[in-house]
Amino acid sequence: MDKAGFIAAADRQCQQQGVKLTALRRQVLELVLAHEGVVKAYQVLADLQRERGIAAPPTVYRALDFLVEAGLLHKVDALNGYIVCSHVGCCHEGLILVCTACGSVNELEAAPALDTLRQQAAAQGFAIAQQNLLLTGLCQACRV
Amino acid sequence: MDKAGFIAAADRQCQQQGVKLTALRRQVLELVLAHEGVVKAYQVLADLQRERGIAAPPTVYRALDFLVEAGLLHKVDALNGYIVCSHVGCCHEGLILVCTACGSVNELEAAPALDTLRQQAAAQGFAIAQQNLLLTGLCQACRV
DNA sequence: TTTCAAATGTTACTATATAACAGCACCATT
DNA sequence: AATGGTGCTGTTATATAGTAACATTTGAAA
Ligand SMILES: [Zn+2]
Ligand SMILES: [Zn+2]
Ligand SMILES: [Zn+2]
Ligand SMILES: [Zn+2]
Repeated sequence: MDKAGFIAAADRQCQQQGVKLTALRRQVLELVLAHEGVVKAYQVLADLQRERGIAAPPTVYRALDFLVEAGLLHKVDALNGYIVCSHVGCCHEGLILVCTACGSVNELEAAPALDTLRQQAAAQGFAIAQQNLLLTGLCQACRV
Repeated sequence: MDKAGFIAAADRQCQQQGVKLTALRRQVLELVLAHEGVVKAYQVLADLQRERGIAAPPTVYRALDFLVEAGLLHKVDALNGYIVCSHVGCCHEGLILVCTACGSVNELEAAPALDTLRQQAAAQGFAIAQQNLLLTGLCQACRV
């Protein structure tokens, strides 16, 4: 999906959810979209400062939190970063594959695998929360 | 396994790997063992300072990195913390369940689930590396 | 228009992690 | 014993990540 298409889809999704994709939040989303792969909060902050002159960390973190909550971005804990969700519109849990060689990101549907894991964990009385699975490895281009 | 037993097993494992469990590294390991569940680097640092008078972050981070590398601890990215491996000695891929309420940790065997995930990723040309699977949720005691 | 809640601005701070270099302990070779 | 290398630890400084708390603005409902 191209950037404009993603923004449009984001608008629809926020409207559906009854939350507001404000100008600031949209600007942050656009800044994230402008990068390939994983983006860091302070990178977005720097970009935002370039566009608006001044901005503080909470401004960016609030917007990023909102976008994650709205299902438009995913947080990648292992890398302290964020990625654009490649399945906007479908309620899902992602299987996020990060190539350790080139940094590229690939997001698949993780629901089936997580169902299995939930069963296994439930047998121990543990309730797995809604979340993404982050795994590292080598993408096709880097396997050689 | 009790603490003394774990230290003994750690000694054996390091010897097998040809790496040295020095006094400092052992002390850090003992400090981690002294806690239940997830332990944070700066908590270990504070403990270490109480025992030795002075210590700086790199001292702790180096020891923790070593212990992770040696397979004695696992890093829990989502919580910026570390846990003791409950399968020392067996080469494994763990399914690590962390309770977000109480911090307790439960480590299961993840091989079956990871096999499924590997197949799914391989269909996209992605080769998932050897690793642990970290998931958060609520333990039996905290579900209520 | 008033009023309230949500969003944003602002300041200050806490928490997490690493770079870079200095000193030391140990072992192997000479 | 002296030499020199390697790996471990100490030390200082800094980089990076994230949040608390309160002030101000804004926009829609009453
Ligand atoms: Zn997604
Ligand atoms: Zn790659
Ligand atoms: Zn383990
Ligand atoms: Zn719990």
